[in-house]
Amino acid sequence: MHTMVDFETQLRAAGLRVTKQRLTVLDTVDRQPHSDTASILDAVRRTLTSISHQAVYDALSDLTDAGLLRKFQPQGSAALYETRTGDNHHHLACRDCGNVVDVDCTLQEMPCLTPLDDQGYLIDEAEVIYWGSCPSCSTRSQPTPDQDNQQGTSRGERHVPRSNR
Amino acid sequence: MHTMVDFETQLRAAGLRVTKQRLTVLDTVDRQPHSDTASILDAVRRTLTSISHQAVYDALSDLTDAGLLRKFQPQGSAALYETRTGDNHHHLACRDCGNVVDVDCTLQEMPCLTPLDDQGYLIDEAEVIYWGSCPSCSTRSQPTPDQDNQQGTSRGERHVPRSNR
DNA sequence: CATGTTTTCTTGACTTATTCCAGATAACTG
DNA sequence: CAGTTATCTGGAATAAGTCAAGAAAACATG
Repeated sequence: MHTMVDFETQLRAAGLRVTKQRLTVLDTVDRQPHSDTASILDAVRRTLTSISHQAVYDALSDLTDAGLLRKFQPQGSAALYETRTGDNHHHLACRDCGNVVDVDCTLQEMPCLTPLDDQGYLIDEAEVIYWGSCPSCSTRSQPTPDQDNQQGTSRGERHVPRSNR
Repeated sequence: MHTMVDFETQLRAAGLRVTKQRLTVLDTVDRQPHSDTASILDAVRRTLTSISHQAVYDALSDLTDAGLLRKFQPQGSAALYETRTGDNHHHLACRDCGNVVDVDCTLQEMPCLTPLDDQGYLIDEAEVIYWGSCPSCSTRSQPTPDQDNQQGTSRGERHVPRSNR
């Protein structure tokens, strides 16, 4: 959790001007991590009613470049953003509902950075997405009528389920 | 390396009709792995001059569903395809030129399938992309005038370099 | 090999996500 | 407070991919 003051400090530290648009975008992404641009835009407009979509795109991209946001893009989804940066965590995505949750790195610190053979590449990041079914989707389809819980993982908010074709 | 006969067999095994469009798409992807739809379309048209773009999209998606192709989509790039499937290998992508090469899995067989905490998800795939600089791009920018080799990894063919902003 | 059924392909319009551009506006500097 | 420069607005443009209807090609059958 961050505060607006935090964000202001972060912006200045990054050499970016402090605008209400950027503050609001940061706050929005912080409150609903793994959001795509469209839902961020919607949410931001609840505060800043007449912000342009371009300003949101610009903010997301500037903030991502500055390292205040992290951007990732699962197959078939639009780009998603989160404020949790620099800790090399990964993502777990549901093929059915598109819901995404964070998972810490399987190994320790910055680990997966080392493939068996780096072929001369200078590697600076390992991006990992685990694909599968989230608890609610898997109970729904599996004929195993066991756990009937509707886990809190899926806020069922936006994510358009991607038909796999 | 595959042969056209292989592909015909694979198509039949998958219960798909054997068409020259599909055979050509398979052959094309096999010859130039990690290609995007646009360059596949171009290449296919060198053989099948008047194939529609839709037929290529359909073929790619049907073949991917059937498991004859694998699809992945690095940040900022269009979807890429390859014929190497089912071996859980990963990718190494250059941030500068966009070139992509294969890397075998860091751990052994289907390993990375297990994050520390699966949060109730049923995981079926771990998609890993290593990001960095390919040999040619890193020598060009680094002030380390050491290795002057222009490694064979980058065929410098299509991949539009993604401006990071 | 002739025919029927079903899948696949062609054509062409459409949607969605994102970017480009030019002028207006708001942040920081002094 | 004024000047400079970054940022934002508004609107058009582009790229990747999808939808839909009819034509054509595959496969099964007689």
